[in-house]
Amino acid sequence: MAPDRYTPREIERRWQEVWAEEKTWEVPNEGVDPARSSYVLEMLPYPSGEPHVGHLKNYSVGDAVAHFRRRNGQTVLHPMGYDAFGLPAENHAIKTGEHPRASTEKSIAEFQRQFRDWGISIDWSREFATCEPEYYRWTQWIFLALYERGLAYRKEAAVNWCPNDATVLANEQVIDGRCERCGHEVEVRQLEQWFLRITDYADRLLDDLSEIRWPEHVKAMQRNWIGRSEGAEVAFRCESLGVEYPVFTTRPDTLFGAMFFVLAPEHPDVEQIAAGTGQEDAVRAYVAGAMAESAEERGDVEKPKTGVFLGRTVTNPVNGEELPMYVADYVLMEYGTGAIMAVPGHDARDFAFAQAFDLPITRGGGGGEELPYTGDGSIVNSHPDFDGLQNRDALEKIVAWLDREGRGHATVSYRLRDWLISRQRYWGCPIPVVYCSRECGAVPVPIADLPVVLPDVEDYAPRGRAPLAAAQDWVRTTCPRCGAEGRRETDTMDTFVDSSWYFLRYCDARNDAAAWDPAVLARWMPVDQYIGGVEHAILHLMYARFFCKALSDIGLMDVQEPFSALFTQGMITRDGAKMSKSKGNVVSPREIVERLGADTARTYILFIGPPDSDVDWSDSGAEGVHRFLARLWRGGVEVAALPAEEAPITPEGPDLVLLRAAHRAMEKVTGDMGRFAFNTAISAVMELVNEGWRLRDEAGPWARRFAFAAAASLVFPFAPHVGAEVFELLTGRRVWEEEWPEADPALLETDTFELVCQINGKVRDRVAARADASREELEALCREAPNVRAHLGGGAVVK
RNA sequence: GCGGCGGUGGUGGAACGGUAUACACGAUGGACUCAAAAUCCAUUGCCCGUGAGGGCUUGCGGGUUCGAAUCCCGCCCGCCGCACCA
Repeated sequence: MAPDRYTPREIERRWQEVWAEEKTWEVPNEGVDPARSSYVLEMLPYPSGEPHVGHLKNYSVGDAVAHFRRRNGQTVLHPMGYDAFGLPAENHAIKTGEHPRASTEKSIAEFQRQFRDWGISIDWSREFATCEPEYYRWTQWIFLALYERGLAYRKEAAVNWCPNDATVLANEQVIDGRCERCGHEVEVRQLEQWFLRITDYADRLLDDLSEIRWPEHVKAMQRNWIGRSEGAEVAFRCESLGVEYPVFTTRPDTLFGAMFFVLAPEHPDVEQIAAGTGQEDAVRAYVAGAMAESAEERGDVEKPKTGVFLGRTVTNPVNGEELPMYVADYVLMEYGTGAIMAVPGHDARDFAFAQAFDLPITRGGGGGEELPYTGDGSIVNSHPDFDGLQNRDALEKIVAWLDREGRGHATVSYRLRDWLISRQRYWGCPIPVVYCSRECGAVPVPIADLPVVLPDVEDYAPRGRAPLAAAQDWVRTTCPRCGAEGRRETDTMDTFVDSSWYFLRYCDARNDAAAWDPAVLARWMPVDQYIGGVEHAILHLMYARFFCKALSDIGLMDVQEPFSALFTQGMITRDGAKMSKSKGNVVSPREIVERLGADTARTYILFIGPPDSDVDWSDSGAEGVHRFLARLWRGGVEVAALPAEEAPITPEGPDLVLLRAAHRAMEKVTGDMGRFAFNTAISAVMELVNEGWRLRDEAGPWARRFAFAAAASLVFPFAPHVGAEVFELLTGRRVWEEEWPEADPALLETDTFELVCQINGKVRDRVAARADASREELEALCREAPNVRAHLGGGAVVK
């Protein structure tokens, strides 16, 4: 009856139907024991076109984890959704006129279909897309909660602007100073925008990294991004204007070495400072030139230093020296105060500027002959109170002195900026705010009126203003506060806002009275294992952490860190290069699944190498895995045809060899699962199947049945269909209802082993020895080995 | 420049103080076949040797150890993130 050929398509369809009909992977919110529950989550996909191999890898990893935890007695929440607002769908709409909703829905249907074809164990009852009003209603609600707390605010700021696409771009869409979409150089524009106050959380985002099990390189990137610097703010007074200009410095110990003073071209006071000095024209020309520079030019470290004298001086508060003021584009308005004290003796950039402008350079301490010296050392050329001190000690004393004199104080500066969430785009979540035509200003939409539904428009292309502005009937409304005429905010939110809380919604996805019930949330959160690509190391993962902290502060939940453990998967390349349509080296998961089956595709992708490293796809490698699964299946079918046999009381001979091989595999796979070593776990199952195959004529039916059932059970997290099929053939039971197999320690030992004889670390011979032999017996055995005798001069230490 | 990661056969990789190269791919030879596919068997780190056997080998140079791919020090090379951040 059984076909003699492994036919994954039939096997896979059969099990998928069982899982769909029985809703096998759905978990209830009631009766969940938090101690025995586990939230396993892969980053939600952005539905565009159809899934690629990166998705296949992501969900293969996550599914292996989910299955392993279930079979170890955990109730596993493993949901799925779609990050469905975003630019690609909108670009597609601009090009074709097809509504982003239509193309997104099509793509979602394709993702759903393929996830089912892959046999991923998803709780479909919690599925949603972030572009549905039932979801973004709560995104708006969260925005209002943040607004109420002062964590969302509006201000004018410099933003990235692409003149070609006539739109603002997110930071992440600016690659090396150029627009990701059209390659045009990005300009900076001043616009009024909505921000979220993530900088309030800089220290907590930094400190709490120590509490989560994340890869070191991701933590390092986040630390880097937050960029905390301890230092001091010091006030430099311009006597001729009677104005104080504070600077931030991490090296107040070098204050005595300050030789000049520099402001950023964007500094609001620059023109005013130059006024009446004769430098006005030169300054105006320089500032205009600096503003016209692209981000790419401006950021070039190699570029020679430029600047213009401002015609005035400031007083160095520590020694009363007058320092000339300059405007120069190497000073950034966004960091610190937009002004610096320049210490050419101990800062490479100030040194380069001083050289270009022929300014004096003095030594403040430390180092050899060569300047600039940026290391530590003892202070010279300062004040008698500080000279001779180690600079780190002097630093504290100088800051204390500044503080007493009211000239400065210790402070901390961050690289992290507040999160700009306004987007002049159509396909996103509307910002629920109305601008009153009278006195009320920006007024939040009342919660009862949510959602503010995204209206349809005809023209999606940005023309220097948000496409939503064209929906005039929608824009025109009344002020919720005073009833006067009002206009809706026409910008939409950054899609990273949508994905900053989706993992919370999964916990209580069908709740239409609230974003979530805090009691239900507490049963699942935090996510026990999060899995995704390293490309989200900063943005998404930082925003989600910020959201949890802010929402917990507001009292809406009580979880400081959303993702207790993180696993970042590596990329799959082809011929050593990133897959791309233009290179023509794209591997289509659909094609692989159709040709070789989902089990092969999933198992191969995990077998190819450690899942956190980048690996190269090879078709012949995938075929090798297919051969392995086919052999498992054929072996299972063969054994299933044999009469069932009682387990022998004491297995021996080939039966014992096979039994031990099975227990060794259980031991190895179990250990590997916990550390994401799926590649070696799979190779351990391969060894077991090879052994079963090798001994198919020698071992008895019972041992063979045991070995193949064990292999099916162990391979199930990677290849669920063939695992379930073979296990059922051999045992009549459903493998996912079985506990994870546990190795019997007694069967991991053998009674003889190969004793390796080393002399001075070199292997000289191998002899068979009994496991229970004494140390003396082993040493004697070694001494007798022919090769040992040949090499042994004096006494040897034998293990 | 700062931070992180890595360098092992023809290839992907395994081992992470104790038999280096598991598992797989590829290659070569063979079986089955009219033939092919599929399947199966054998060999496969490099060098010397007909052979038994010997020597060498984890980017380079040192060190610790009875023993180092693994630990320590110094280099070289590659990848990733950040970067005129004061």
